[in-house]
Amino acid sequence: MALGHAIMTALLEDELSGYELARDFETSLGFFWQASHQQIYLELRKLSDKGWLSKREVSQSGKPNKIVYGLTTDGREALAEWVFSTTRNQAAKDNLLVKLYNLDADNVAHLAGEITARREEMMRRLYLYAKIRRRHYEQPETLPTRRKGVYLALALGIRQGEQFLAWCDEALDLLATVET
Amino acid sequence: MALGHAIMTALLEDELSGYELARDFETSLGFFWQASHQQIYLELRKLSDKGWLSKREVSQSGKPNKIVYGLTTDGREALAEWVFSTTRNQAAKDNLLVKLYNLDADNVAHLAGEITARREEMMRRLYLYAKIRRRHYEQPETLPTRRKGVYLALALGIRQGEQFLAWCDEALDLLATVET
DNA sequence: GTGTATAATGCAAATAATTGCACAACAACC
DNA sequence: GGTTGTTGTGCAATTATTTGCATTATACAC
Repeated sequence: MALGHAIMTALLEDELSGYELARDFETSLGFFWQASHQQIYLELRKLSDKGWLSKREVSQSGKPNKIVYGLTTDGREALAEWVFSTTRNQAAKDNLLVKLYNLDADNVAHLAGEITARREEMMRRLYLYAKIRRRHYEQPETLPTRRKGVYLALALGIRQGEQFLAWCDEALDLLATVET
Repeated sequence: MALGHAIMTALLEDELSGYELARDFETSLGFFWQASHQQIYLELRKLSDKGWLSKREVSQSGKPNKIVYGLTTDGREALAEWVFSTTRNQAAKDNLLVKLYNLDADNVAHLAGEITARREEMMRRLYLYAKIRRRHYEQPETLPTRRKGVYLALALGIRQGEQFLAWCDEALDLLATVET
């Protein structure tokens, strides 16, 4: 029930609707936990059924009304408990690396293309990360406790991202040595 | 059908049994794609049904007999095709980072413990990576084509791993500033 | 008033992955 | 002879995730 906990985490400080959660999951928390809107709506219902979330309809003008969810006391407790659970970590699954095991003269150009695309995507993401850090996390030691944790997640994203860029360059160089 | 392709990739050069695949998936390819033995046996049956794998019983002495699987011509073709498919990327789902968003005075000690454990695990893994690189991938430019791809996967693992260690240190330092 | 875009919520079916169990061959130790 | 450990294969049930629809409200441009 990991997605449930990610959603509850997103609701720690704000009430959010399913639509907003789905949108936010493409940034912020979503950098290391993605979910489609279908999955989010389903999970919201499950969490509500368990009594961990409360729902409330909000009238809007200029847009359809929305249903916002907030953590209940039970939800807050369950989340706090979950943090103490020992979760086995799931190492990343990446198709690109599996594909690289199949490298040959025929597909080298295609794989170089995929790497280039991923590199560009990562550049954009890093740009965003850098902006967020500059704006909100300039001096991590002075942040309130919870924000320190958020900063650390961001910091890992930045480190891994930068390393990924360097790897892309190395990979493209090596792929260039493959004779076609 | 990503697991299927990972299995087929593992069978590119060798015939392997389900048990051997499950074991190998804990190293090598398994560094970025893990699967339980149940999943592997199920997938092997599916791939056989499709005609992408052939099976063959092998008598053994001192151990129970095993059933080894090998790529058929159809399987080889399907795999080669898959490499050209555009696969939307990755999972990168990590409970630890979600947990960090919940950082507070109560759980800081626990989270520091989790990070320490992950750090140690990564140290062991990096040690293994380093050994593999030293033994088999000393001069990447001189490798045969397919091995260049395998090397690149390893190289990414090493880069990301080293960065992760550095992050663990940063994280532990910052967590030490949290007042309990 | 018709098409297009965005905001908003959801169901159903299929596929993927995990968890829990079961069983059998063989070795080696006590 | 019994227990424990490794090798080996598998099913069933559950949970998680993806894919493919489906629908409603509102704004805006043509």
